[in-house]
Amino acid sequence: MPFVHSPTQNHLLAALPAAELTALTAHLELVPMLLGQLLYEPGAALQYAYFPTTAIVSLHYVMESGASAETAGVGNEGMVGIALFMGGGTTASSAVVRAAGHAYRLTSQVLKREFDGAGLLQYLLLRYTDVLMTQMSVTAACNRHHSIEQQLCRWLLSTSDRALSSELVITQELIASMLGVRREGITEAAGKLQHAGLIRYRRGHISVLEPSGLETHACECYAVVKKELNRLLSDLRHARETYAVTVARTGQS
Amino acid sequence: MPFVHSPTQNHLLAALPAAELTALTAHLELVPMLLGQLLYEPGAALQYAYFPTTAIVSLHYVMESGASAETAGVGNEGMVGIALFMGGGTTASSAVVRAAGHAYRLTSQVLKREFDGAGLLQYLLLRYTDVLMTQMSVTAACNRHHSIEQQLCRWLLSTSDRALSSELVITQELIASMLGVRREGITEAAGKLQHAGLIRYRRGHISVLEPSGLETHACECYAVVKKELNRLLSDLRHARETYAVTVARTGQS
DNA sequence: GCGTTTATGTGGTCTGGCGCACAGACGCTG
DNA sequence: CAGCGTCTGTGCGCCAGACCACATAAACGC
Repeated sequence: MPFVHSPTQNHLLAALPAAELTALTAHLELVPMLLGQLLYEPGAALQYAYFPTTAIVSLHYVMESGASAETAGVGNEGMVGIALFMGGGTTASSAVVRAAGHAYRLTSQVLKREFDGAGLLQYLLLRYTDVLMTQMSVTAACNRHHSIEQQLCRWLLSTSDRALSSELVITQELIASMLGVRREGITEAAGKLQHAGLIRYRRGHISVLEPSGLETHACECYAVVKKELNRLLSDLRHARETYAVTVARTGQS
Repeated sequence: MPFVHSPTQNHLLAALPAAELTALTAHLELVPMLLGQLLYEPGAALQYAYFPTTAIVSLHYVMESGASAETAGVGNEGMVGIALFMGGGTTASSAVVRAAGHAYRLTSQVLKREFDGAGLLQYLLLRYTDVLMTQMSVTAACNRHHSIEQQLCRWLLSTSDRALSSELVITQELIASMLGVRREGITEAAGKLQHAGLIRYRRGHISVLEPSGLETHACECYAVVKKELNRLLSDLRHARETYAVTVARTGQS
């Protein structure tokens, strides 16, 4: 089916007033995002900020040994490249495409300028960064305490939520590298879930059959993050009013 | 020995121009921080932002089961209460005092107002938040991949760095709860380290004897975070110039 | 100094997840 | 449709760290 791309498919961009978004449109460049693609590496200066529409990106920390772990996921609710406006210039994490799709990107200069304009976009990005930090905290604790099966459930749910589809294109190998566990661990956990009728999979494809069932197998972390994401989306929908109130309350001119 | 408290003992505050700091001083309140004290709980609205001088604070994520894990530490290089200016209003984490000492605090209203003033303080706080996110990412991966002994070394080093002292007042029980592991695990790891002559401890006190030895036993995570912290401190020292350059480059008036 | 509280030592058992080493099996490409 | 590369299934042995149940011992209050 023919599909029309629009910046408003990204919730952050969609929250901007029409005028601001129009002004930005000239700078927004639609780019395809391929599965497994590396958007940036730790230490390197970021060139672009990405606003995913249909793609999903994974923020990843890779250790010297090569072992790694996902610290947060980014879908059409957010942006990849936070460090651009946080002042450090580089990131400790790398960003990898977890599900193919598209994103709009902005050069670092433009993003920085818009952010420093201190308007609504600044508020939106900070609000989003807050949610990102929540994800990271939760992930840190989850990595310590929950089983592979629980984490797989969490990951599948959060991915299919963002993909707006129950059919995911991904290998067990890749999932394992995201979660920072052995591939065999994923095979085993996925086998159990398939046996329980919650998912079905074949070589590189996973279908979520019963989200509610997965949710009972998942750890609380899924629900916690989802709740925060929903709160964010709600805030984004009312961003202009919320922002006006905030500004008024804190006495900014 | 008599000890004079000053806001400039906190690096963020010290980076402010004299005039700005003087203006803020009227609002800064010196408070003692007791070991184990809870500064804020998840979900609750934050009342204050804390700028530690001699105290060290631990950001902690607690799960429904009661299990928990530290996600980052805050010493005199930073501030506790990031969420205040990030827009969300609440935090998923709780903040616990990891080493007794003092901090200056600011009411949420004052902090928010100063932050929205979009001056140097805003830059400083964002720059610091960036470092905080790095800590969280590293912690997430560290929790997945490194042994208790490695993590204990990392924790002891980072704590004694911030405490500016090799003598820490803390129980194994508390360390265990910080790292999200069993107390027995800490007893065992600490026993090994003491045997190796790297530390000495007695009921509630731990002395770091050989930092360099601990560093070889620690995982890379210690060095990674320390490097980022040093980069931050260096940036803070040159904050005014850096900020001027940033503003000039991005064309802000 | 004495008892209570709180910290630490120790030992035994159990299991999740790792590392390794293959065997099968799907699917793309030529 | 044959062949090869990439995924996936399975079966070991192994060990860090969890859970449980006490034994000891240091500090503190009275």
